[in-house]
Amino acid sequence: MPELPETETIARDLDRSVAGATIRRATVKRPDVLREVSARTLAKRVAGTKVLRSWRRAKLIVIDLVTGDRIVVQPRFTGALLLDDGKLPKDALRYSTVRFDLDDGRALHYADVRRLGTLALMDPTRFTEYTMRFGAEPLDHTFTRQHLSGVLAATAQPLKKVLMDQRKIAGIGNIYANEALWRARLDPSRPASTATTAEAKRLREAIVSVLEEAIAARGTSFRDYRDVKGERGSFAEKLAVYGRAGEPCHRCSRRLIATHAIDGRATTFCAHCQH
DNA sequence: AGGGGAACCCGTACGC
DNA sequence: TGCGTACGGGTTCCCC
Repeated sequence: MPELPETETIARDLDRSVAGATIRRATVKRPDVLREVSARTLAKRVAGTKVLRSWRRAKLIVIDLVTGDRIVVQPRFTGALLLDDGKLPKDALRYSTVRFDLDDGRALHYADVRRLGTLALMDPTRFTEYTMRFGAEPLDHTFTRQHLSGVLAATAQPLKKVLMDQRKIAGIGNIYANEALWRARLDPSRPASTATTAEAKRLREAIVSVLEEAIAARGTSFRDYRDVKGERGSFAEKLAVYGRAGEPCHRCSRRLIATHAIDGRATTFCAHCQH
C-alpha cells in the first residue's frame, strides 16, 4: 500500500523522467477514479500543457502543470502510476484507468485494480485548501521532537492511531506505524499523552529512520505496490513486525502478537519489549 | 472534538 | 469444477 516511502519513490522517479514533457492528451477509461473534475474537463485542461515537476505531499503524488493546475493522485491500495516507454512488463497496463499521452511518444498511466484510489485535478486555490488538512511532514526539519511531543500530549488516543492520523502527521499508514512503534519499543495501544519526553524522542527517531530506510529501498511491495517502471520495492524483507505475527521478535525472540483492537486495523507488536 | 459506521471496489480466499 | 460470499484496506462523509 503506497504510504510515504512509496509515494515519494513514485514522485521522485516521475520528476526525473517526466518534468519538462508536454501532455498531448488525456484519455479516461474509468471515470469513477476521478475526483473534483469530469473526464471532459480533465482532457480539456491538460491537453497541450507542460509538466513542471512531480513531488509528494502526505501519501499524494502531485504533478504540477505550467498552467498552475495540479494532477493529484492518491493510490490508496492498488493504484500505480506507470510510465509506458515500451518497456513495461506485459500485463502492467491491464488496469489502466487514465492515460496521459506525452509529446515524446511515452504515456503515463494511472492504473488501479480495485479503483479505490483517486485522481483529481486542482487549481492552486483548491490545492491549498485541500492540503491544509494534513499535519506535519515527518521528514521535514520542522518535525522535531518538541513538535511530536506536542502532538502526543494533546490526545489520549492510542499511539498507533495518532501516527496514522493524517491531520496530525502526514504519510504514515499501517505498515510504517507498526514498524516505527516496534523500533521505538512503544506499545501501539498506549495513550499518546502518557509518552514521556524520552519516548517522544525515541519515536521521532524511529519514524524518521524507518521512512528514510524504506525510501532508500524504494518502498515496501508487500502485495500490490509497484513503481513507475512496474518494479517492486525491496523494504518488505526488512520489515520487523508487519506481516510477521507469530514469528520471533528480532530483538527478544519472543513471538509477535497480532491484534485488531486499535481502530480495527491489523496491529503486530512484541508484547515483551514494547511498553 | 471524537467515535462509529457506511460507502467506495474487486481480486483472492474460502465454504460447499 | 463452479458458484456464492466474506474480506480487506485508506479516506471521506454523515450522524451521534
